[in-house]
Amino acid sequence: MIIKAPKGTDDITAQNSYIWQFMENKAQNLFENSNYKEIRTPIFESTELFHRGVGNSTDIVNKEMYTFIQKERSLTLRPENTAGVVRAYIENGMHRLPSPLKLWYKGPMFRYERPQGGRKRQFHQIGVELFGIQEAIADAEVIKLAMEYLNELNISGLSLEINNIGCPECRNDFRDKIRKIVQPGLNMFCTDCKIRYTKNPLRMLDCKNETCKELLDTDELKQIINSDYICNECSNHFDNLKNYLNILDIEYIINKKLVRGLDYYTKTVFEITGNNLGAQNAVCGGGRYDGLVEMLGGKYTPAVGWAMGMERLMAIMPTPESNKIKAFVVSNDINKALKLVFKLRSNGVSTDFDLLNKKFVKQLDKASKLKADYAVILGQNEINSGTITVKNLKTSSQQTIVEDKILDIINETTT
RNA sequence: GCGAGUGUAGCCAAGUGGUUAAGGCCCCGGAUUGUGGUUCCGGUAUUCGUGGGUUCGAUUCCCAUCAUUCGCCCCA
Repeated sequence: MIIKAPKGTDDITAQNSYIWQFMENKAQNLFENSNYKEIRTPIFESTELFHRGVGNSTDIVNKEMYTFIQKERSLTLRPENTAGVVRAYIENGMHRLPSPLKLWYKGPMFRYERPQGGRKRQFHQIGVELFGIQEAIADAEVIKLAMEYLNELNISGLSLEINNIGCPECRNDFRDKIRKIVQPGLNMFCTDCKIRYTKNPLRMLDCKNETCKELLDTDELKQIINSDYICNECSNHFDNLKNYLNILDIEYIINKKLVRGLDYYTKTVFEITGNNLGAQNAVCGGGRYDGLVEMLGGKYTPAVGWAMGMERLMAIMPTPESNKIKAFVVSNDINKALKLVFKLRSNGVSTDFDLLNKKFVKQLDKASKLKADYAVILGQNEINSGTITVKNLKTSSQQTIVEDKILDIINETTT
């Protein structure tokens, strides 16, 4: 019986690893260039971290976590990374680092869900977190960074939706108002919405059930939603954000019903969605989580961040050009070939050769199948005369030169 | 967790209740012992996801199971 990869997991193979590397390299270059530093936290954490951090009312915590007990300690494979980063922030005393602190991460996340398009049990996220800035300028920076990254990946046709769900104070008022309006007809809502009614009535607003949608389609409710129920501070924050987005020429849609599913969000929430992604169309989600550091035992620190799903990005990203080898050494003198190969490699020229010492024609064939830029021919003729032939496999032109000049040829003509 | 579709080689895929299961790509070998990417020839499935049932006989029909895809839900 052949052992297969667990349901909802995928191998990243030699055929597609270059796509991952492409995305990761772009992320690293862009984020480091913006003074974000990479952070790597454990793949598993104490289960309690997610209960307290992500929230008990969320599906993620309630039914999607991979939890196991090891020596009476309950551990969980991380379903998302903000909680872990915040934990590390507190534990390592990062509040003493120069503020604001800007972090980015990449890596696998785990959620026990039914796999479908754009949804795996092990999936990968790239994300950023910015600590220490209260003002909306931080939200704007982080959103702009997301747009820049998507742009780097040549992804277009996306739309950005933003909302402000208020701070704990004004949100409570809002919740109460919604409850009051909805309460009389509560029986007619779907079972999920009945649960949401007690746990988090905001989530009722983006229910996709048609009946619920109709029930919520009342003038009274619209008025509440569209009125700026949020307090002055939150409202100003939202105005400032919109202002910055305008300055940055970022198009956005205000979606008053946008509610992120995780409990830690405050004020700004946003989502970037793509077409052609089926039901799982969110490629980026994030927002502000001013209360989380304190909630996890640190001192109050405002923060904002986002995460992107790499598999989803990949689904809408134009496939980048694969990595190719620059030189392929063709020779039937294996000793000399070896030396030449490693000389080229140590000079930064990606090089390969035929380990089986096959016929000349086969080696050349291999070179062209690997789509090498050059065949570096070191045959009997060359050895006799102390030269090397460099053949450009695209143009089919070749020249025979002394060995010392080989790097000149290869480096000069490729640029 | 619920509903629906699919499952033939590494990949794409035709096919039928009955002796040897088309074809294409990739890969390998040869034509071609120093000039490739074109062409030509040849090779690669004791077997049709797995287990069971119906049948004289199943890859084909039935059941189960697993995997996968799509939708619900949720999220990135």
